[in-house]
This record gives sequence, C-alpha cells and structure tokens, in this order.
Amino acid sequence: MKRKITLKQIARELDVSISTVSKALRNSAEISDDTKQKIQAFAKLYNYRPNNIALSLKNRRTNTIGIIIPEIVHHFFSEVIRGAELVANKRGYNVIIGLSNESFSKEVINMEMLANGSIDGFILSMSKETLQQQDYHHFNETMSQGMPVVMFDRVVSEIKCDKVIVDDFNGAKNAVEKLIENKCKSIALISTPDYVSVGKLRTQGYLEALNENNILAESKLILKIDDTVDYEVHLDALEAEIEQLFKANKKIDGVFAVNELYALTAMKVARKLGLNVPNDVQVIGFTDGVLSKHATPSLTTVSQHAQQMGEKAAQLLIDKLESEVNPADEEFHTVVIATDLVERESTK
Amino acid sequence: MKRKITLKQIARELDVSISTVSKALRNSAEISDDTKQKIQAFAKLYNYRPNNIALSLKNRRTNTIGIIIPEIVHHFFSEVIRGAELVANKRGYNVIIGLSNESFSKEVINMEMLANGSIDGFILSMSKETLQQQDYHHFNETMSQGMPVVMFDRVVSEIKCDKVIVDDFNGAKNAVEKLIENKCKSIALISTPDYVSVGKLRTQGYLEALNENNILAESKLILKIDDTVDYEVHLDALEAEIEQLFKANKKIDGVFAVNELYALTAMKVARKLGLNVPNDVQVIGFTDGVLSKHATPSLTTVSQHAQQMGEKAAQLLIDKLESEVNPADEEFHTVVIATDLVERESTK
DNA sequence: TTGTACGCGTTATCAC
DNA sequence: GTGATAACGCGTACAA
Repeated sequence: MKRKITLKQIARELDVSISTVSKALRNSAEISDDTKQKIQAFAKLYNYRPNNIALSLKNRRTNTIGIIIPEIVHHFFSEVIRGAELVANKRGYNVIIGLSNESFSKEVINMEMLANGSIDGFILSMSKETLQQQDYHHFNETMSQGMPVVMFDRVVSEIKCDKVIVDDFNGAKNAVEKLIENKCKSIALISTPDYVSVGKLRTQGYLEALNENNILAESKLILKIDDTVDYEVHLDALEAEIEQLFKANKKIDGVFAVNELYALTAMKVARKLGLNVPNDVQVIGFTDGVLSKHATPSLTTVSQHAQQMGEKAAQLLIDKLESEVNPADEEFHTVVIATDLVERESTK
Repeated sequence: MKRKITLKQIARELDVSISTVSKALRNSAEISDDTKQKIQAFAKLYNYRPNNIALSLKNRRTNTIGIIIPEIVHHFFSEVIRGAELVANKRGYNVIIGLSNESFSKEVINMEMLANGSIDGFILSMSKETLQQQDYHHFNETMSQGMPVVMFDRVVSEIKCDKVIVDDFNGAKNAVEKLIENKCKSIALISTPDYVSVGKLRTQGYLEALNENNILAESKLILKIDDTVDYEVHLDALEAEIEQLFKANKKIDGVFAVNELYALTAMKVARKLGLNVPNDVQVIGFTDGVLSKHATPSLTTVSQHAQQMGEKAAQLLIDKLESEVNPADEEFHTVVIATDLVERESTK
C-alpha cells in the first residue's frame, strides 16, 4: 500500500528542497528545465496530487459548500441538490450535505459542525421547526462571522441574505385561473398551516385568482392540513380529511392542492366517491415530481423548477464567495423562479 | 463582522501563550484553575470553536466520508444517503456527496477530487457506464492508497472491498413464488440487460422460482429493456415495448418487474388492454418507493430497505476507519440485506 | 504552572 | 536556479 505522496517525500527522494519541488510542479520559470522535467516525471509516476486540506488551511478557503435541507428523500430537495452540485462541480467546488430532518436542533448542530472551517458558505432551506419557533440566531451568527448564506424555498424576510424562491403566489394564481378558465365553479384548496411560508403564499394566490374573477372565496372550501402529522405514515387520516371536504361540499368541481400528495389523494378520494377526473373534478397540484407524472390520470401541476433553484442558489453563493465586495456594503438579492403549469390529464 | 476567533488571538488578548490557551480549553490539569477559568470564559464569550481544517491536517483525518452515487433524484439512492448520513452524524462524521450521473469519467473525477485529503473513505455505487466498461482502476487505486471503500448495490466481484448488497436473487425468487402461489400460470419478467448486476440476479431469481415449481421458463415472456434509453423521457417507448409483450402473450396473468417504473407501466398497459389488476394480471415490482405506495392500485413490491443499506455501509466504513487493523491482513465483508415483500393491491 | 518547539502539507517571499 | 523560512490553526512532547 502506497500512501499518498507529499512534496516533502518527493524532495527527499530527488535530493532537492521542498520549495523547488513545489515550484517545479507549478511550472515556475525560476526552475531550470532539467530539474523541472525530473521532478514532474517523478511526480507523475507517483501520481502526486496536492493535499486539499493543506491547501484549504493555507488559502483559508475549502472550495466546499454546505447544503442543509430538511429531508433528502424528497423529489424537490434532491433536485435542488442536483442543481447545486452541478454548478458547484463545474466551478470547482464540492458539496457537503447536512440533514435537519425538520428539527431545529439538528439544523443548529449541523450548521455549527460545518461552519468551523469545513465549508466556505451555506445553501439552506429551513426546517419546519425553525419556522415555527422563529428562532433564527444560528443563521445570523453564521453570517456575522462572514460566512455567506443563500436560502431557498422556505425563507423569511427577517433574515437578510441572498434568497432563491419560487413564485408561489403566481404559481398558485395561475393554476387556479386555469381551473376557472376550464369552467370550474367551486374550487377547493388543500393547503398547509400558514407558518409554512409557501403554504401561505399559495393560499394567497388562490384567493387572488378567485377575487379577480369575482368568485367568492368560501372558507369551507379551504382545507388546511396539519402537516406536523407524518402523512406518509398516516395516509388514511389524510384521505379521511379530504373525503370529508368532498362530502361537505358536493359541488366541488376543481381542486388546487399545495403539493403532490394532497393532489393525488384528492384524486383518489374523488374516484372513490364515483367522480371522474377530469370530467367531474379537475385537479392541479404543486411540485412537479414523479408522483404527478406517473399517476393515473397523470396530474397537472405547477412546476417549481427545483433543479434550476439549486443551480441559481449555487451561482449566487459562489459569486459572492469569489467577489471582492466589502462585506459592509454588500447587497442581497432575491431571485424569484417563475413556475410553469404542466398540463396533464387531470385537467381538461 | 467578527471573524472566527483562533487560539492565537485569544492568547494575544489574554497575554498568554497559545499552548496555554489550547490546554486550558481542553481542561488540562497542567493549567491553574485561575487561568483556565479566565481563558474558558473568554473563549465562550467569543464563541471559540477549533478549526476543523487545522484539526484535519494535524490528525490526518477529516471525519468526513464521501458518497458517490449515480443519481440523487432517485428514491433508492436518496434513502441510502439518509441512512448513511444518520449513522455518520451520530458518529461525528460529515457526508460529502459526489454525483457521477451514470458517467464513468465523472465518477473518476469526483473520486479524485475527494481522494486528495478531503475525506477519510468512500461509500459508493458504480455508474452504469463503469459497469459496462468494466474499468475499475480508480477504485483499486484509491484503495491501494489506503483509503477504505464500501460499495453498495451495484458491485462487482473483481473489486475487493466491503460491500452491502440487496439479496436480489431471493427477493426476486420470493416475489415470483408469491405470484405462483397466487395461481399465476404465465409470469412475465420485465428486466434490464445483464451487465447490470442487479438485473441479472433478479432474472436468476425469477428463473429459479419457476424452475423449482416445475414451470417452464419461456424466453418470449422475458423482456429486457435497454436502459441506456432514458425512459423518464421516452415513456411512450417503454409503454410500447411492454404493450407488445402483452399482445404477443395473451395468457400473461402475472408480471414481475425489476423496478417500480416498469411495474407501474405494466399496470398501465394492462389497464389499457382491458385487463384488471389484480384480477386478470397480478404485478410485483422491485424497489419500494413512492410510486408503488401511491399508485392505483398500489403496487406490491420487494422492499430493499435502502436506508438500512446506507446505515450499514456507513457502519462498515467508520468501523474500518476507526479500527487499528494492519491493512495487510485486512478482511472484507459483504453484508447482504434481506428483502421484504410488501403486499399491496396489485396482488391478491 | 506556563511556554517553546515541532509537525501536519502547502505556497509565497526572500535570501543565497 | 535553488533553498530556507514563515504562515495557515492546532495539539502535544518537552523544557523551563
């Protein structure tokens, strides 16, 4: 087993100094062609590669970015990672992942673990618990230490940093407008509690679309699902709630749901109640994932372009890392990613 | 903006030496209680944390493990990551992600990028291209430099390292046995080309189940999908192939597919041809992901316990990293994760 | 009880 | 053209 070779070892082997080796390998003009050749050949033979850690220590930059997300087994987040990794790699950075698992304390611990020199900056999306507790000290501390942060999707205005968000409001509005266009008269909304910023914005979009079309919003048509329950486990409960919504409002002919699962479940319930999708009820979901695509009937959704979000976030972060702007008069940008309505079989 | 504080700065502030500070912070008995208190208080005030990079350089270990996977937007792989991250974090390690995107060269580049000191060991699953080209030099080189590697799922016997694999053979066998038990007489297999090891093993399991039950395997019932085509994009083509299979074999009353998508598409085709699932045709897939769970009818699948695989892989790797075994007489383990048949609506 | 010196691997600066 | 030295931040063996 041959351990990784270092400059020092090469120097000793060839009986020259470490600095000569270093210079020779960087093709410095200071070194004679003879020695350069000799050293370079030897280095190649032993497959010399500079040690990243030593470089990081010296340069005070790791060329690594940290991504903290609530959950990785999730189409949206994994797409974001893919996008971020793509851009990061292209620009010579590695990506290190931390999972908060929707927990505040794990988010804090993860960030502290990475902030101590392991990375140059963060891309992150807040955990639900953090959103609920509204405790943002760890973000602000990190930034006050000069570590740039780019937040995506789940953001709050209290934190001053670069942000990449989905145009939740207009995405929802367009979706509901589509339903109205398609002659839906009684459109239900299946959403999350308001502390989830995206749930709130999508609800507003829904209301605005109704409003602009002079349709009276009815609170009984709005179902807010308590998402602290893990509905991946308690699917039945979710189904029951939605079934009640349908039964209490027989006229429902359109449903806008703030995520795939709710939309899919709505379709399932509709079918169970003998309603045809899209003939009797049209359904639109948010988040364009595998479920929507492969459902039967396939689901019309608001696509968030998650990968693009990840790309943009990585760009913003790396741009900041490589810019020479005085942190004092630094500017923060919020990039809004437009949504697309992907029409499939669940609408006419 | 307060930059991260270092030992040196604390030493200067308090007019003591760096080593005194270092010792005081590690609560060394060498230092007087007075100085310790003073230093610890100061450090706490300025929120001192040792620099990971410096520690890594000094200790020659980064407490970071690298995970290289072909694709992250994939339920199976993201579950593996979740499991690995869970164990890694619990044991004080970070996780750095590299995506090969099924490309040989990206796999090589990613590994080289990380192998130069950034991480202590690898967890990885080979790209399809690597499997096809059968070029494993980068794995062997990495290991010969003393960097431990744990491979999962897509493995080859030529590489000597720890491995975590699914019991593909028995998983498939059990699934097909289930179909036989359920009175299926003509069971089709939808698989991948044989160079994908898991496809091969699952095919063997299928054949063995038939064989043990004295059912003659018919090659016309075996469909091998060319998976170099991206069927997420060319769904129609996949559908067409499967439709042909059904049309050419009207007696098919059972389908075993080596992944979710194939199984789902088989159900779709069956429905299109007026067949009822599970009454006319029973379907079982491999890989227990969201699609199976939320399909209608929901899909009976062979669960691979992906998260458990990730956990096990991380355990193996970290155990090796922390063991003092002489690399010369090192032993390699292959952990086989048993599968479970998750019965849902697509079988009786 | 405290401080000095060294080394981890690298590069930049300066001296020879 | 080559080499010695310092520095990045830390921990520790050893000296005072």
